[in-house]
Amino acid sequence: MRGTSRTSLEDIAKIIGVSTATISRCINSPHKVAEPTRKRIQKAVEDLGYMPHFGGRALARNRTNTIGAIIPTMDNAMFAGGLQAFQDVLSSSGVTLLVGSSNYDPNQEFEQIRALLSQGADGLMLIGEERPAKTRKFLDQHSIPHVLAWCYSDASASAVVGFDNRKSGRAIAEHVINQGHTKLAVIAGIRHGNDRAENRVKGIEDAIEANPSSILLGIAEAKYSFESAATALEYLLNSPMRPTAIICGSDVLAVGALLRTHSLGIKVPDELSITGFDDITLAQVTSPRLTTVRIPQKEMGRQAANVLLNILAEGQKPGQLNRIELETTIIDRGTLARL
Amino acid sequence: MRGTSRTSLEDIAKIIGVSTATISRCINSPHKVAEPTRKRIQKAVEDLGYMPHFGGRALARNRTNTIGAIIPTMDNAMFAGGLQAFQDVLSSSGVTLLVGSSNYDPNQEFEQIRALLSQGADGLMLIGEERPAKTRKFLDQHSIPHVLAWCYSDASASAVVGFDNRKSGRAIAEHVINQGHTKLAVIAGIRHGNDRAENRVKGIEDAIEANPSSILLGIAEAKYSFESAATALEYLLNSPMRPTAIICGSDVLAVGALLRTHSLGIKVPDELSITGFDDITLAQVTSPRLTTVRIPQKEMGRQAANVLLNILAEGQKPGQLNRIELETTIIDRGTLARL
DNA sequence: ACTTATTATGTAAGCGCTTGCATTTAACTA
DNA sequence: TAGTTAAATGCAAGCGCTTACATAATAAGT
Repeated sequence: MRGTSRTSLEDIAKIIGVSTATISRCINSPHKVAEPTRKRIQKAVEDLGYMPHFGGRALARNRTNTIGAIIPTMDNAMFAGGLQAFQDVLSSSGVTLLVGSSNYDPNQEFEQIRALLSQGADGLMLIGEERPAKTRKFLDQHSIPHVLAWCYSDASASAVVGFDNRKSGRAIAEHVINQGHTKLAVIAGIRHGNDRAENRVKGIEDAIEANPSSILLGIAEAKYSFESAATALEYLLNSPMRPTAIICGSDVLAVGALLRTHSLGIKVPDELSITGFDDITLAQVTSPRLTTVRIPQKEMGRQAANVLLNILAEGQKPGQLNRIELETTIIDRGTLARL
Repeated sequence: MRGTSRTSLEDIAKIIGVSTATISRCINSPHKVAEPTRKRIQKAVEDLGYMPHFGGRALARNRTNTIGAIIPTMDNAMFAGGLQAFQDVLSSSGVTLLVGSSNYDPNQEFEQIRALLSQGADGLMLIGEERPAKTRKFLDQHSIPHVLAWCYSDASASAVVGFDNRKSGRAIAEHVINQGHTKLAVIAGIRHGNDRAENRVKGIEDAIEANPSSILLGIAEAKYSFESAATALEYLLNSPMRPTAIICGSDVLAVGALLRTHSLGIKVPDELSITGFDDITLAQVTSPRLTTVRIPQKEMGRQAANVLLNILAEGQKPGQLNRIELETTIIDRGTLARL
C-alpha cells in the first residue's frame, strides 16, 4: 500500500491554475505549451516528483511502451548477455522491459506470454521457433507483434533475429571431421520442445552423412548441468567403439564432460577431443580452454530490439522482411586435436 | 499497432447478455457468481482468449501486481541466479517482474527507478545500500516499498535481505591468515559508489588489523573483467615485497588473475594463493578450482521476494523487522595453500 | 480598424476495469 | 401465505490520462 496517495495531473493542475490538458500536453509535447506556462509546470512537476500514472496513460493511449521477453532462464550465461543488450536498446528508446522465464517448459511459456501481455506488453521477444499450436494460434489470433531470437529460418512467419542452429551444428561437426576425426559422439541438450538443441544435432548428423568416412557412435542427451553431462560422457565412453571426439550441444555440457575427463585421467585433447557451443565465459577458463562455437549474443539482443521497436513503430508491413541471420564462428582453442 | 482491437469486458458482456460487473466478478472472485453463469462466462473468456486490460485494471484497483528489480547488470552470473529465484517466487504469486539495469551508475539507477515506478511497479528490489541522497529522498518521499539485497546492515532503514559484505570479507581474510599467510594483497572491484566492493575490502582490512603479524601490501582496483584483473595482478606482483596470497573481491577478478598466473608460469597455489568471492560457476571450473566465498544467491532472491510481497500485502508495519541476514560460507578448493 | 490566421488553453468524452449500492430473484421460516 | 433473509446480478461512478474540438487571446495582413 502506497502510503501517500500519488500526485495526479489534477493536483498539479490545481496548484498551477491550468487545466489538466495543458499539463498533459506539457509533458508529452512541450512545444504545444507557451514558454512561461511550461516553465511553471515543469518546475511543479519536478518539485512534486510527479510521475504519470501508468494505468491511466495506458488506457488513454492504448499503448504502454513496454516490451516483454521470455527466456528459458536468466540463470544461464547463454541468455544473460543477449538479454542485457536487448534491454539496453529498449531503455535508450524509453521502453521498459518485462521479463518472464519459462524454465524450458512450453506451458509455462504460454502462461508467461499471457501474463506479459495482460501486463500490457506491446510486443514480445521469444526464444526459438518451436512452440505448441496453441501458443502459435494465440499469438496469431491476437496479432501480437513479436520477434524470435536464438534461431533462424527462412521459413519463419514471424520476425526472427538469430543464427541457424542446424547450419552451425554442421559447421562445428565438419570442423571436427576436417581435423581428422572419424569416430564421433554427441552430448546434446534435451531436445524435446527445444528446436535449438534439436537443430544442432541435426546439423551434426548432416555433416556426418555428408562425410561417409565419419561415423556417429552415439548421442546422449543431458540436462544443462555439469553432473548430467559427466554422466553422459561416461556413457558414451563405454560404448564398444570409443569416439575420438565428442561434440557437445552447449558449453555447459562440454565443460561438464571436460571436468569429468580430468577425474577419469583422460587427457584432452590428446586422448579425446571435446567441443562446445555458445562460447560463454566458462569456455575461456577451463584447461585446456574450450574449442567452441561463438554465437553473437549481444548483437542478437540488440538487433532483436531494433526489429521489434521497428515493427511496433511502423506496423508489420506485409512485404517487409524482418529476418536477420547472424553468423556464428568457430573459436579454436585447446580441446580439439588434429589427428 | 495491434491489428484487431482487443476484446473488452463489454464485448463479452454483450455476447453473454450479462453486465460487465458480473464478468469482472467472475474473473476476480468466481464464487460470487452463480454456477451456470460462471460456466458460460468462463467458456467465452476462454474461447475469445480474453485478457483483462492492464491499464484499466491498474486504474480501477490502484495496484498493478508488478514489482521492479534494478540490478547493475544481468550480464553477470553473480546476479542472474538470484534474480531468477526472485522472479520464480514472484510469478508463483501472480506478480510480474520488471527489470531495469543500472550499469553500476547511480544516475542510471535513479532513472530506472522512476521508469519502473511510472510503469506501475508496486515495489522495488534494489542492490546494495549506498545511493545518492537524491535517490534516497525520492524513495522516501513517495514511500516506495522496497527491499535491498546483496548487502546487510543492522542500521538500514529499508527492508534488507542479504549478507554482511564486511563480515564476509573479514572471514575470508582471516581464513587466509589462518593458513599461515602474512603477506597479503587485494584485487578489489571498483569501490566508488559500490558499497559491496567497498565493504569487502574493509572487512579484509579489519582482519589484517586484528592480526598484527599480517601485512597488507597493496590494494589494486580492477573492473569486472579478466583483463583488468590480470593487469592488477601484475601490478601487485611487482611491488618490492611479493604477497603470498591475493584476496579478490569477486570470482571474475580471481579467475582473471589466476589465468594470468598460468601465462606467467606462476604455480597456484604453491607459489601464490588466490581467493575469490561469490562462488559463481566459473569458480568450479578453473584449475586448480577456486577457493572462494559462497553467497546464498538463490536464497537471497527468494527471501527478498517474500519480504517484498509481504510488505506489499500487509503494509510496512512500524515495529516489524524486515531484515534478514544470510550467511556466506567459505568454499575451500584448490587455490589457497597452507604455508 | 477589421477580418483572418495562428497560437494557447480549456472542455469534456472516453479508454476498460472494479466495486459500493440498489434491485431483483430465489429460498426459507413461521 | 406473507415475511424475512440470502444470493445473484445490474447500475453507475470513478480511477488518471489523452485528445478532438471549441474557445479565447494574440499576431498578422489589408
